[in-house]
Amino acid sequence: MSLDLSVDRSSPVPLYFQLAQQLEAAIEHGALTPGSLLGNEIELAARLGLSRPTVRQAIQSLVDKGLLVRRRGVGTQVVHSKVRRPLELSSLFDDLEAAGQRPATKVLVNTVVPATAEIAAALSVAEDSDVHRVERLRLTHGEPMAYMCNYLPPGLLDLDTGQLEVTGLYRLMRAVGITLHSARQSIGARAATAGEADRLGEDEGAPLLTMERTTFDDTGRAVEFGTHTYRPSRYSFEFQLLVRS
Amino acid sequence: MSLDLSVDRSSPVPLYFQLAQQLEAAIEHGALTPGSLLGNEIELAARLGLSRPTVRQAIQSLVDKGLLVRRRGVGTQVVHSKVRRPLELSSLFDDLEAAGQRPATKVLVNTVVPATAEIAAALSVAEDSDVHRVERLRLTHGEPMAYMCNYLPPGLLDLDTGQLEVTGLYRLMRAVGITLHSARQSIGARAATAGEADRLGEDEGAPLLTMERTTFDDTGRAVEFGTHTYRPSRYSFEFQLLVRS
DNA sequence: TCAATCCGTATGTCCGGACAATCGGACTGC
DNA sequence: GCAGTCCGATTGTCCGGACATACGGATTGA
Repeated sequence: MSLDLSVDRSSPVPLYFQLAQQLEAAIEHGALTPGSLLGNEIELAARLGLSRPTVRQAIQSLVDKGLLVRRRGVGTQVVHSKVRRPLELSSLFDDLEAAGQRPATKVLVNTVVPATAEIAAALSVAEDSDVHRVERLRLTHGEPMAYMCNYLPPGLLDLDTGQLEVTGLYRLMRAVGITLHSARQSIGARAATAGEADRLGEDEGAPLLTMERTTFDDTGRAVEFGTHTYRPSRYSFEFQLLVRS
Repeated sequence: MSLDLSVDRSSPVPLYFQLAQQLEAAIEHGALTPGSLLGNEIELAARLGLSRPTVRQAIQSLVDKGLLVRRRGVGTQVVHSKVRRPLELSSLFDDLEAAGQRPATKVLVNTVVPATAEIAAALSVAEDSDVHRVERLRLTHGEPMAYMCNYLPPGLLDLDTGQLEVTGLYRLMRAVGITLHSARQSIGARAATAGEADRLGEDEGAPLLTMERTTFDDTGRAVEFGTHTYRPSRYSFEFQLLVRS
């Protein structure tokens, strides 16, 4: 059994991170079965030639991911359930691509407009000041799945329509050095208006899933505000929550 | 400015936790303004008579909460935005109570039924084996807001109808020593059926917000499976996401 | 037979120190 | 004026050790 764990001290990758990756791989791969004990930290550290704090840091990162559970006086064991997909701030595009859906994007509008009161408040800019407005339609298998309207403060990045059609908004932001930090999100439902129904290929009054989101970078600056509508027959929000303890 | 931080070494509360609480309070209270530097760890440790690892542990916990951002070579600063409510696994009851809504609960059904295939799969029990079934209506201001149908494996806890009407399901679980760990969740929308419309006081075909959830304890055992429907005019899911980096 | 106590074990907390990596500004050279 | 370089500041990583705390089983006692 006892897994061939090893670390490469000449690597620039932190030792605790190397260990964490190997443990995670072992769990994923099934070498560490759910419910099994991990063996005590002291001995594990000795076996790897690491100090206990380093081993603890590796284990802690997996505990934070929900893969392991520690019990004082007992040990550390692999969580039994199939925890896999923690909720993260990812773009719809990345989500779909990861699911192998090969999403297509159609940019309907890519322009600059004066900010309404709502948008100005969300982005912390002056009312009527210029903001980017991007309207996109996301399709899977040739069928519309979501209508997305996003606003961005000016000067943040130049939105190239061509790029927006082949990748996601978040990826473009990261590419220009914006460090995403957090997002405030609201998920609801409502009946489709005539315009929405038309865009998404639904009937007027049909139920739609809605999402509103404001995203902040690590300086606290709002970098994006968006209102999205989804066809509930083709999309739902799936995620896993961890209890913060 | 320089905040009167102090720790009580005779307290059973861990030192890093005391410090984290004080820092969080200072941020909340405004004593530490957004964007301001926190001062280097070494000096902070010296000032408090703590070691640097302890100070780092305190700071790290706030970084994990999204309140602080560290930058190598620069320092640690307070996040600018109003991060407040990270997404956590809380019950609807607790959410509403925290919002001062004084929720009321009406237990419609509290019985034991044989598990259907779907429920058996979610709870990892044998098909047709006995499971608890609880149907509840959640009301705010005398108006129905959500219809909740939950299933629990047998022998976990005895569901008292009276208790279910004055507190939430999760609180009852915690009270009997169940450590909630994670939940798999799915949020969608659909048109109300005649029965749903009737229960919630909506019209048939009206859009409803739906949520399905399976909750696991820290041994990986499924402890609850529920399907909920919400009136979108009275409820939406609001939360804050952090980028895991 | 059952309950209370003891004890080994493993994690939780904390210390003090060392060196590396990175950021940003100051300085220098072209 | 501008680009490249140097350097101080600060966090990131890692070590080895110490004691506290809690869990669970074994032992002990009623």
